[in-house]
Amino acid sequence: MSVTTADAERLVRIGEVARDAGVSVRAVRYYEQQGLLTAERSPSGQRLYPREAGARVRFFQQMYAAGLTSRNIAELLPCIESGHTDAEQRAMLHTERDRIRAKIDDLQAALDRLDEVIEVTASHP
Amino acid sequence: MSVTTADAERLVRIGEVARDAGVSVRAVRYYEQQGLLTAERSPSGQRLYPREAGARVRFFQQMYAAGLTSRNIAELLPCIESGHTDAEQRAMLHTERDRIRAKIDDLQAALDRLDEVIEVTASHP
DNA sequence: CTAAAACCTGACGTTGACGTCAGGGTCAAG
DNA sequence: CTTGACCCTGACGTCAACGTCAGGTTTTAG
Repeated sequence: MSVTTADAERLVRIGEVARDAGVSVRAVRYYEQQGLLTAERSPSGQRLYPREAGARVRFFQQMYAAGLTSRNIAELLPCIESGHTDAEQRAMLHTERDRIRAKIDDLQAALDRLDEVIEVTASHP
Repeated sequence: MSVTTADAERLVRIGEVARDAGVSVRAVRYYEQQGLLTAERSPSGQRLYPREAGARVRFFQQMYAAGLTSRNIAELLPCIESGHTDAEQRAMLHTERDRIRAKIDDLQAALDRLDEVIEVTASHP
């Protein structure tokens, strides 16, 4: 059993990646289009991904949920993969971090407002 | 100085409401279209709002920021104004509350992920 | 009185992350 | 061998909260 054969056996098709990450097949293709994901191709043209692709896609979802755009994530990836950043990238990271922090505070405030409403209407049924 | 005159003097036009709330005039018209806001009309057809309209719009913004839709907010308003809720409304309130809580947790997780990246890339410049 | 600022009603345009449909290959199972 | 699950590439559709433009009336400042 050669190494290359073992490697090939670890490749999965797009459907499995999607199921693994809990997103649609269309979404995975979209991520590729946005430059977030690359895939080998089988002789017949089918996309082949390493197993980690699922986790990678879940990471995308996490960033999307935090309000990052595909472009933001694309800029973020080189930082993660190289473990190295230039000034511009560091600025971007801090900008996004601060944006998320602000958003958390906004959400917390909204939550408090809603809890107020819930409390008031609970005592006045 | 009659009461009605004094009331009339407290009415403001759409531009002031917008500035007060930090949104566009277009947005305020949109909120009316969504049934979130009603306005009297001057003889010439211009919208006239009570002063509290600004605060009301800021409340909308806060809810929008929390991910509520116009429809959600519209359902929410009667609860606030009447201080009374039926079962369906209470369910809605709790659903939205839980959604926001979950979103805060998601954001916190994303923030931690980003801080990881920032820390790693800071020590590997 | 006049010009600028503010307002009005449509109605089409924008953005992002996909959904969905059309039309057609591919591949293990029976 | 054919059926059904899965895959491919376009390319148009969606949804929400507005932006923006057109074409016209009203209000306000000087």
